[in-house]
Amino acid sequence: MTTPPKIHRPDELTFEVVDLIGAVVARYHAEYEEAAAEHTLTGAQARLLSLLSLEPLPMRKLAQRLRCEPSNVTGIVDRLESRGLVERRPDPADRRVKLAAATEEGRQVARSLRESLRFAREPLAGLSEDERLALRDLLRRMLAD
Amino acid sequence: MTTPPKIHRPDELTFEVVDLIGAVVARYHAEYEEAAAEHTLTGAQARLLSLLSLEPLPMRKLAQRLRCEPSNVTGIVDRLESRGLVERRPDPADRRVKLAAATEEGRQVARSLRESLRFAREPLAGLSEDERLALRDLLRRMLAD
DNA sequence: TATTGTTATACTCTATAACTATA
DNA sequence: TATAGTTATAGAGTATAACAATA
Repeated sequence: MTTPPKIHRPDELTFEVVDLIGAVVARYHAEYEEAAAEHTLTGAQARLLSLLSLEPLPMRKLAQRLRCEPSNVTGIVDRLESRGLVERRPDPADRRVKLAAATEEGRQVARSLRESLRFAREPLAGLSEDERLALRDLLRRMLAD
Repeated sequence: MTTPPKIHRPDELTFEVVDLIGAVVARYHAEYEEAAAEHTLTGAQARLLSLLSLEPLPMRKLAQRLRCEPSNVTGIVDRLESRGLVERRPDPADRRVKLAAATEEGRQVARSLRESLRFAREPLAGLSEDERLALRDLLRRMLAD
């Protein structure tokens, strides 16, 4: 009989946490798409509109934030613009640049979208305030880089 | 001076946690797609293959797990099957049903995919074991329903 | 009749490459 | 020449509706 080799695997606990996060991701994603659909938006449109509800951005910057190619942004902004939720403005400083900006209606939709995200109610409601605080701090540390 | 009104809004802290989870979701999603791409898989293909690496499933059940329409599953399984990662088997108990199952190669790819998910290393590595334990328990409670 | 899986269709998202207008 | 945005193209995911085989 040989003693079992002491393999240093990437950590059982870490894998378990990763799986749990995977489950949270799946649920969040599903509920985000649902909330978007209730506003007749796709997920990508909802994400872009939410970004623009904070501040106008050049098309290029939008692509970076959405982690996609600039050519995609053209179509998504096109669809939102045709619905009057977003508009393109010239950049006075550089005539090559177009600034995408949410319209007043766009900002309203973004606000409504944010509030209709069920995720805030169901899964988080089960936690006490202390637990939510603890969760907040752990998530902050995770994302701190 | 009037005392500040005691408005009971949907909870500032909860919104903050939801935003943090949104950030985690975005990062997890991006890194999952990246890991899938390294194996020449799309995200949807990777998710389906991961499900099948645990157990064979009827097409219908796969659609439910992936939260999409059954008609979509046909195409995703087609593409995985043409690469020899998945196969369709008859269900002895019900001849209408087709069981999708990962091949040996498919299970290997699923294992490699799981291990290549950077997410386990970078963001979680910053947490101590105690913190990972605390995070695990909080996530479990969140998902408990 | 109801259910399983598929096909047909249309739309959106996606990356790549080529184009235009500015810089 | 380099950059910002667009267009063209092709592949993949998605939902809807209609269909064949089986229950």
